[in-house]
Amino acid sequence: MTDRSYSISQLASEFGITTRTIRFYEEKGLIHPRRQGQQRVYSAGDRVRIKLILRGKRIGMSLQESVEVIDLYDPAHNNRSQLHSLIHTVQDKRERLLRQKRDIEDMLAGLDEVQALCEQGLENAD
Amino acid sequence: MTDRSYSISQLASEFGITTRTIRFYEEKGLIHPRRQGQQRVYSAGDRVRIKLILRGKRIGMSLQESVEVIDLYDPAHNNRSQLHSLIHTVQDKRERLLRQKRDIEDMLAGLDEVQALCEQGLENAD
DNA sequence: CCGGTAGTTTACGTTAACGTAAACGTAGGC
DNA sequence: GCCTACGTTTACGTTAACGTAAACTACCGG
Repeated sequence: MTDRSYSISQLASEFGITTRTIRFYEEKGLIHPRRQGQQRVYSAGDRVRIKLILRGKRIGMSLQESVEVIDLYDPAHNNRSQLHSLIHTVQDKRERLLRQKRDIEDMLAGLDEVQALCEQGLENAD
Repeated sequence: MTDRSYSISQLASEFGITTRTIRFYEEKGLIHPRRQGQQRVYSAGDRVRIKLILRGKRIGMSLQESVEVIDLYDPAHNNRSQLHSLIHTVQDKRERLLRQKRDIEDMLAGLDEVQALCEQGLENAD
């Protein structure tokens, strides 16, 4: 189904990043595209990984952190001994995210105030 | 009222950062503590600025971005000609924040799934 | 007087996340 | 056959946000 493949520049332009960035992610072991000759060929899975990495970046995560989160989905960690520590990791991530969410909501509330002051300022200046 | 003052190490330990970091913020023009002799003395206002800078950092803003947001509250920008562009800036920040919020909520939903899988995995392993 | 604690300045070092340039291969179009 | 577009590797450069070390000042208790 989702067995489409992409070139490096397709993905770059889709996500608004450079090819250098994509190669850099590979260099750091974040993605592993296959090759046709010497050219990189990206799968739908590769594409999603990049998308998730960029989502992580938007909320201030480092590349490593993003990958850490992405790899939580990876069923490789599903050996019994690690399940508890995985749950702990998830809980930790969740708490950080919840604080971030509060921080954002606080900041949004602040912006509301600023905007109200602005509009008020524009009004009594007729 | 809130005319308390703080030493650099007080603030550092309160916020869990180093004195170097606080001096660095000053070096970058983010805060302007007054001096008693050669020692820095921080006001309640200085303290709040640092707090807000750190909030910005938590949600992935650069120091400059944080200060930009903080300075929106500064009534210095309240000259008529700038009010419209200020509203535009606020709107832009708001949109970014809302997307970040969605990103976070998506990621939280992902964590929920992972956790469910974990607990399920622990169950049928009795 | 001496040691310890907190503060200061100056300056070089470090890490992450790419940017940028050089130098080259390859396939398609005219 | 040559240009152009797209791809490749290698390597040095850059910016942000501090860390770290050196070398110094000021005060306080014993």
